[in-house]
Amino acid sequence: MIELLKAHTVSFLKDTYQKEIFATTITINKTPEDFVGDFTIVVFPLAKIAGARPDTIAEQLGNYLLKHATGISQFNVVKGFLNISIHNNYWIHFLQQHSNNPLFGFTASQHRRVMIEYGGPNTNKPLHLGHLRNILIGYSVSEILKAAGYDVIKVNIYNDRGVHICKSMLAYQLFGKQETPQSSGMKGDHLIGHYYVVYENELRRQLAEYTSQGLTEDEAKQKAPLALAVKEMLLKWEQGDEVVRSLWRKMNGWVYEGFDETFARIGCDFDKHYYESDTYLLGKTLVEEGLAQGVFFKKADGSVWIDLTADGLDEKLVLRADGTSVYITQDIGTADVRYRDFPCERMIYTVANEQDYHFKVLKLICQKLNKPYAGGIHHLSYGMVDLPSGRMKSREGTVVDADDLISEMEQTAAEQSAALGKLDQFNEEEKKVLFYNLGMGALKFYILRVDPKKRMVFNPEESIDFHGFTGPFIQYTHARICSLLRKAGNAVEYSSMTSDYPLHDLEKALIRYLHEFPHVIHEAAAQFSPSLLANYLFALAKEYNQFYQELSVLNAQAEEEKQFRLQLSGFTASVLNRGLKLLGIIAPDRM
RNA sequence: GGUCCGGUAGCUCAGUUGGAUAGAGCAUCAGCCUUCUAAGCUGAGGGUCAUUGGUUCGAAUCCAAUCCGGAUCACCA
Repeated sequence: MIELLKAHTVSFLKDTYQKEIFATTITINKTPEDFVGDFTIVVFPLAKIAGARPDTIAEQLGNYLLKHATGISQFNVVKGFLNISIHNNYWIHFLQQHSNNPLFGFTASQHRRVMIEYGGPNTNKPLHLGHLRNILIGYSVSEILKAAGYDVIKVNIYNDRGVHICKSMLAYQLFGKQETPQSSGMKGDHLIGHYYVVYENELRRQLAEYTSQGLTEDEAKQKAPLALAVKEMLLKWEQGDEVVRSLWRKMNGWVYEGFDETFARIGCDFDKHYYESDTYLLGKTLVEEGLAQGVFFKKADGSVWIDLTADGLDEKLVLRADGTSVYITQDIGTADVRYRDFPCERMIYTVANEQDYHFKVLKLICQKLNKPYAGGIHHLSYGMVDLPSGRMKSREGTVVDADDLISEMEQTAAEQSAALGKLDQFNEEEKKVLFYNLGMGALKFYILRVDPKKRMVFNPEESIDFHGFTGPFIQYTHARICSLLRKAGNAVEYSSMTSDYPLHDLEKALIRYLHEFPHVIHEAAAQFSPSLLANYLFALAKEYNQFYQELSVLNAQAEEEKQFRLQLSGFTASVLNRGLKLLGIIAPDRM
């Protein structure tokens, strides 16, 4: 409809003023509540181009549209704004045309492949709130992109090697006493996380001992037995020492089991997992190529660098003097392997914004190496999650564990539901499923409703709220509609609909919201922003609840009215249900 | 110090390429369940859009400066 109005506006300017403009320069908004109309054309820019007074040209354009564009019932001009009213027919037809389409708003595959990386945990501790935001954003953006017609490959990268991994290995070796997830009753990732903490504590104790003897912090780090032992272990790992490697395999195996369990609970999935231990040596050959091409240069000590000062950045090391690779080198190599595995037009990295600089460098280097995928590299940069008390600090034990958090959400859902006492018809298994869906609905929505780019505050008390701007509010609206449809049975007869149905304001307002759904999905995909969708779904649910409150569906005056409202309700439920699905949230039929 | 990101109601957040009187939720206060699920609906109060200047018909939005907060600038990952 908006496209139609734009097209007519373009031809109006051509016919009346002999001016050629692009449709994109025309601004058309939804008409605000306080004015009469459905869409509003902002005519100031047009007046400037045409060299006429805004109200004059608005009047002219209004008449022109009335004459040439179908579906317009009337218009009015307020200052430089042309408010256009659309015939009720248009909305009614729209509803009839799309309400039974289970794919309304979704675009069929355009055979354009994009890859998206998310997750990216280290294998030395369990997942926490920060990972959760990463995973929820990555998963949701993937689903939104699919809905917008892309073929999406979801990949995960395990940072499974390096000093940090050796730390928990060493602590386990020294203090572990052959403990296993089975013997300790701990999830694998939590068990390994425990030994990571043991290492940190023990190291701090040793450092304190040395500094109390008068050594500086740095000197103490040079001497502390634990720090030395870790370095030695890392060296052995790199040399392929079988004892170290088998310990590493065993412990990482436990971690993966733990992660798999958590991923399943979160409800995310991956098409492929990459392991840093497989890829950390890659990139070296690319550096060799780059050296030959003159993209990189070698310093006197043999280290290899790239000069990015012309691009406003610094000189960046890509290979150490001893020939070993650094983080950025691995990433170059990994990108190359991924592109070979899955040729795609975009590679999206869901990584926190503390690595903005790193990804600028990565993209620049790939561009300078003339890699075909370089232009498609996109850093989906999201903000940190803070607590009301400030930043999460592992040292102060304020890190919110993902598994604990999910359990607490389920628990809260159970309590809230029990307080309302609506679950008489549920058996135990059904209750369990419901509490899970509601708890996760609350948690996921709470995190996804915020623009990914922005830093956010996670307030535990607020996150378990089930009222207002929350997941359960939308789930509730959906369940309400399902209840209506159940009671109506199969009596829904859409065919009886006539186009002169007297559309109520609340019905029209609701249809207008539904009308926006495809646009919202495209916008959310274009901006990689689930929050746009989350905000939309909330507004839609709110609008429905208003409608539901004011107008009776099952007890409507006329049969036609009842059928119409059932159809409208069913359509709303479908959009809510599928919209939530894109956020990774399941909408129960009853609650 | 250089670079990047942010500052909107008491709190958490929207505000779609610059558009009409800046919006939600929570919290506070006042109403609505003998009729479709009250996890709901209606209403009230609450704002110097960090500050100052600029651009123009029009600025929370764009530009500049300043203040405040955060990130980053590792031969860590």
